[in-house]
This record gives sequence, C-alpha cells and structure tokens, in this order.
Amino acid sequence: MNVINASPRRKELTRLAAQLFVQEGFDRTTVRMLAQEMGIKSGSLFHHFRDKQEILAAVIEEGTQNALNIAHRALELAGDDPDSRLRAMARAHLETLFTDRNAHVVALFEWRRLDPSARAHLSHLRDAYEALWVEVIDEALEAGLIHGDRFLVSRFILGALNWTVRWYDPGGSRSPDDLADELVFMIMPKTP
Amino acid sequence: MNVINASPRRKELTRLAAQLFVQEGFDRTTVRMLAQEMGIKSGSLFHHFRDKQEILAAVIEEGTQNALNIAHRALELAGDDPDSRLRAMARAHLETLFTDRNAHVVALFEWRRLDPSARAHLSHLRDAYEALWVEVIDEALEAGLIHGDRFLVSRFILGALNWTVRWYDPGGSRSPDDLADELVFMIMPKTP
DNA sequence: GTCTATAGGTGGATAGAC
DNA sequence: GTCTATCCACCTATAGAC
Repeated sequence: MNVINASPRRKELTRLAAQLFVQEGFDRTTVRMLAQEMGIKSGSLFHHFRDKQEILAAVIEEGTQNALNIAHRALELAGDDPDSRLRAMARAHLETLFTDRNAHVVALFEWRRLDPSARAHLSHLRDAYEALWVEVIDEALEAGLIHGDRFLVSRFILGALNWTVRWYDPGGSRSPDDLADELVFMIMPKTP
Repeated sequence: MNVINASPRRKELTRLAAQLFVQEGFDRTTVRMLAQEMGIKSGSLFHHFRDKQEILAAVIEEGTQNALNIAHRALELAGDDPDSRLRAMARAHLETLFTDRNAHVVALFEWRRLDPSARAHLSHLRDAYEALWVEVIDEALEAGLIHGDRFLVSRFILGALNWTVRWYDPGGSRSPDDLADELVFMIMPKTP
C-alpha cells in the first residue's frame, strides 16, 4: 500500500529530493534548493507535497520499500545455503546504498528527522526489512556459521554496513560487492 | 595543543552544547537553545565563541581528545595480549559514547557539519585516534585472532560500534561493556 | 561576563493569477 | 501544474550599556 507516493511526477521529484538530502542533509536542504533541482519554483513544490516533512517521508518510504524489494529478490536467487543468503543480504544492502538510488541512505541517516506520525506510519516497513535480516542471521546461527546473540549480531552487521556511507568511495578500486564479501569474511573466516 | 578550548567557563559551556547537539543535531540546535541551556541570553554566547561553528569545533575537539585519552589509558591497563587490547579498545570506544560525555558522539555524527578550515585543524586528531585502532587491529591480525584487510576491518568494527548510538538503550539490561564483548566475540568466537 | 535591543537575512509556507 | 509575490516566524550575529 503506497499511500504516500502516488503520481509518477511525484516519484520523480522524490528521487531528486533523495539526492539532495544525501548531499546536504535534510535540515540543510531548503525548499528553494529542492525546487531549483527540480526545475520549478519553490511555491510549486507545495502542489506535490503538503510540506517539507512529507517530502522526507516520501523519500524514506521509497528507500525502505526499495531495499525490501531488492533484498527479497536477492534471497530468491541465493537459494537455501545460509552462507550465500547472508552474503546476498550484505551485497543487496550495499547495492541499495551505493549503486541504487540514494533514498535508502536517507532512510537510514535521516530517520530521526521524521515527525512522530510519519515515523509511526513507516516503522512497520523498516521493521519488515530488519526482520528479513534477523531471519537470515538466524539461519547462519543455526548452521553454526556465526556466533552470538541474534539481535546484537544483526545490529552490528547493519551498523558496519551503514557506516560505509561515511567512508567508502564508490569510485575507488573496490566494488560494493567486494566490501560485502570482506565483511562476511570477517565474521565467518572459515567456511568448512 | 588545545587552541580551541581555553577557559574553564568555555569548557563547561562546551559540555552543555555537546548534550544538545546529540539530542537535536547540530543544525536544529539554535543559539537560543544553547544559551537557555547555559542559563544566559543568546547574545552573551558570542563572548565565548566567535560563532556557532566554533562551538561545534570545540565540542568535536573535546570529544576526540577525550576518546584518545581514554583509549590510551585503557591500552596501558590492557597489557600486551592482542585479544585483551582489542577488547579494551572496543570497551573504551563505547565508554566515550555512553557513559562519558556526549562530545565523542558529536565528533562522529556531526563531523560533516564542520567547515573546511575546522576540519583541517581537527583531522589529525581524528586520524590519531583511528591510527590507534589500526595498530591494535594489526596486532590481532598478526596473532591470527581475526582475519581480513586491516583497513576494512577497522572501518567495519568502528562502524558497528558507532551505529550503536542509533539503537542501544543505556538504561536497558546490557552494559556497554557487554556490548563490546559481544562484538569482539562475533569476530573472534574462539577465545582459548 | 551578561544584558537588551535589533539588524539583516533566510527559512517554510500561502494566495491567487495564468 | 507552475508562476509571482509575499507573509512572518525564526535564525545568526552585532552594538553598546551595565
């Protein structure tokens, strides 16, 4: 149920907003900057969105939904092997952060800027994505591939992945897939 | 050389600013909010700091220097064992984030809000702290306790630790030290 | 070192014409 | 669906008295 994003025009604007929110941060991005990037005047923006908050909510919904879709697809291709499923999730996560649109980055780093009502509306979407992670972590735990508390392991892995946004250069020598594999290798060195 | 923080009064104000910056974020924290928290009027703030940027720089310098000091002390107590040294670093890091003041959180999460000149002035301090991490990681790698690229492993571990700020509840059942141990356990399961 | 008062600017958002 | 024009709240920073 996509209540927030309706028209194709709105979706296009949402995509542009995501880019600016990543570059400047939500608070520093003004409606005038958004409008200019979209090729319209600031007043026109409010024909598509009630207020600036609603733009953020639209971006975050888009980003999380997209991450969920990509993760689901990746898991289908990964088959049943817990090792390859975990690796697939890590790769999918970095794909949404770097090679895909920027909306997921906004969802992760600007979540706190959502007002309470938007947060309530979107939290189940975020929870669904995290539940997918815990599921795959559980499989790896049961298979004895990794060790620790399911909850904590999920948080640590997601933290390590999310923080790459702060230092990883996509233009460098390593691909996002490389990164994902290195992380999996770090917590699961021997694959007997 | 602490050029930025001079008077004790200034240090006290810096501590209060750190708290607000963590709660609200730098951009959303107004000089009026800062002044009120400090029990003065907003105009008086500029007797202590040239502008809002300088407050941020003071907080970040304080936070990073503090993290460096605490890490050094922890390593002295940890002795020579690579395992306990790595654990000591992880515990020290979470200590600066949760049980110590909030300044290190600001240093990590608001670094991008520094203007270029302040960033240039503070980056060597941040680099010194990260170099300490890489050093300890190197020891653990050489001892065969962990595996992977020294650079990537450092980033992943720091990312996992930093992201705890977004989900960990210090009022809950687990202590920061618990968290640190669980992370070390995740990447180094067998501790003979 | 703190106050009052205020300058000077920019922010989000609205109204109504086209 | 976009424009122009504009309101006004709030923000950073300054000046000068105490």
